Amino acid sequence: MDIIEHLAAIPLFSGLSREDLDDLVPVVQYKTYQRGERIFAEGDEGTGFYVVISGRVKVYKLSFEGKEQILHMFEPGAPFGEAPVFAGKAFPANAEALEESVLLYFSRNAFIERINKNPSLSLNMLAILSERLHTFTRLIEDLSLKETPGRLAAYLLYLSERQGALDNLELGISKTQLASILGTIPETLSRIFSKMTKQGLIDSDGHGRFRILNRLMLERLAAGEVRFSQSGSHTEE
Amino acid sequence: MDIIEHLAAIPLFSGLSREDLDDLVPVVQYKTYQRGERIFAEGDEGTGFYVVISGRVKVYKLSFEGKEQILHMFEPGAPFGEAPVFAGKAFPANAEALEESVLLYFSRNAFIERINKNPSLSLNMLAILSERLHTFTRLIEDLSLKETPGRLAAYLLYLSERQGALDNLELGISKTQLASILGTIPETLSRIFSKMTKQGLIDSDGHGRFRILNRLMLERLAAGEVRFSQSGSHTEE
DNA sequence: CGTCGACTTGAGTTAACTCAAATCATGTGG
DNA sequence: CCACATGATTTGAGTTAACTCAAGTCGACG
Repeated sequence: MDIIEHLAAIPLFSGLSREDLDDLVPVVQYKTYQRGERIFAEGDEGTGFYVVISGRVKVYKLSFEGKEQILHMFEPGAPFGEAPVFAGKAFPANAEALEESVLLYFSRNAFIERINKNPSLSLNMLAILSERLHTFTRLIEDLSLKETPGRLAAYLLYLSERQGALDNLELGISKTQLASILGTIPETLSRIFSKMTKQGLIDSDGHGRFRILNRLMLERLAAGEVRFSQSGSHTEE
Repeated sequence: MDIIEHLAAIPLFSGLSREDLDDLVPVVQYKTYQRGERIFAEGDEGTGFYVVISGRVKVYKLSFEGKEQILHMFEPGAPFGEAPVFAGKAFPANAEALEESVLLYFSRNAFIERINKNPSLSLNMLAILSERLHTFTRLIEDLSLKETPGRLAAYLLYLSERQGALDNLELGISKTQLASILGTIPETLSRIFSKMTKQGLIDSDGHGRFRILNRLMLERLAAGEVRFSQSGSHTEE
C-alpha cells in the first residue's frame, strides 16, 4: 500500500488536500514493531508521535509493584504520543505493540511546521485531543466513583454498541488485558464474569465471545444505580 | 481593569499581537458567579468555553450516590470547558464556582474562526490540552495504582514544590475538597493526616497549614515504594 | 449562646486485594 | 501423536484498605 493512501486513511488528516498530504510524505517514516516490543517508555523525550497503520498498540502505566493500568488501546488510524509534542514534555506513559504493528512516525518539528500552515490540521488535532480528554474523564469517573462490576458492565455495553448487536459479541482482547483496562486484576474480573453469568446478565463461552441477556440490568450496574450483591435475580445456587 | 489587560494576562493568548487581542474583544463576555453557583452541568451543550479572571472554579463528577470526584481546580488565567468546543460534544462534567468568580466566556464559533487565522493561538491551545491530558494521566495512575496515603503524599509534595518551601505550607482548600481531589472521603483523609503526623512525616496545625518533616519518606510513599502500615518510625503510642 | 458546617474519631462492613493451587489451551520437540 | 512447558483463566481462602454509619468535637458567625 502506498504511503499517500495510508495518510489519506488517517482521520487526523481528513479534510487535507492532496497537496497537503504530498507535503507530509517526506517527513514521515515507517517503523515496525513485534508483538510485545516497547515503542516508548515513560520518561523518554517526546520528539515525535506515531500513527497506527496496522496492528495494535497499548499505552499503559505501571505501579511500583508491577500492576498495569492501560490508558488506551490504539487501532489502525489512531495517533498516539502526541501530547508531549505540544506540551514539550517527556512521555507520561509506556507504549507497547500488542501484535506485529506498522506505525508511521512524525517528527515533532516537521509536524508543528505543518500545523502552522494548515488550520484544518490543527483543528483535527484539537478534536482528537479533546476526544481523548473525554475518554480520560470517563476512566477517572469509573475508577473513582464506580465499582468494578459497574466498570465491566459499562465496557460490555460499549462493545455491544460498537459492534451493533447483543449477540455474538467479542471481547477482542484477553481477560488479563481487560482487567488492566478496567483497573483491576484478572482474579477479580474472573469472579465478576462468573457472577454476571450466574445471575443471568450475560452468557459467556469463556473464550472471548459473549451475549448480553439483561441489558437493562447492565445499564443500571454501569450507572451505579444498583450494586452487584443486591442486584439480580436471586439465583443463589 | 480593562478587558484587553485581562486578555493579555491569559497564557492561552500569549504571543498574540495587540491587534489579535483587539480582534477578540467583541466576541467575549464577562460572567459573574457566586460561591457555590453552577457554571455548567454534565450533559449541557458545549457552545463555548470560559477563562477564569478572578476567583476559583472546580470541575467535578458526581456518582449516583452523590460522591464527588474533582477533576480540576482552576485559578485565574486558566481556561476550562474547551474540550467540547473542539470535539463537538456535551460537557462531560460539572463546573461550579468555589468563591465569587469573574469569568470570560468565548463562544465556540467565534473562537474557531480566530484559530483558523492564528496558528499561534491553536498551538497554545494544543499545549494546554496536552498539559491537561498529562494531568489526567497522573490522576488515573494515582487512582488505579496508588493507595490513598501515596496520593496525599504526592499532593503535599506538589504543594511544597509549588510554594517552594518545606515549612509554612498551606493547603489552600478545605480537607473535604482535598478528599474529593484525591478520590477519597473526608474520614479517610483525616485518619491518614493524623497517622502521618504521628509517624513524624508532617506536622499539621489542623487549619490548613503544615510542614514537611520527612520528605524522603513522603517521596517513597508517593512512589509506592513503601506502604503506610509498614513504613515510618514505630511510634506506636 | 446556639447553630451550622467542617473535621475527627470509633466501630463495624465490605469490595477488592494477595497468595496459592488447580484447570485449561496452545504450541513445541521428540 | 504424545508429553511437557508456558501462559491464561479460574477458584478457594484469608487479609486489608477504604468505606459506611454514628457520635462526638471544634471553630466561626450571627
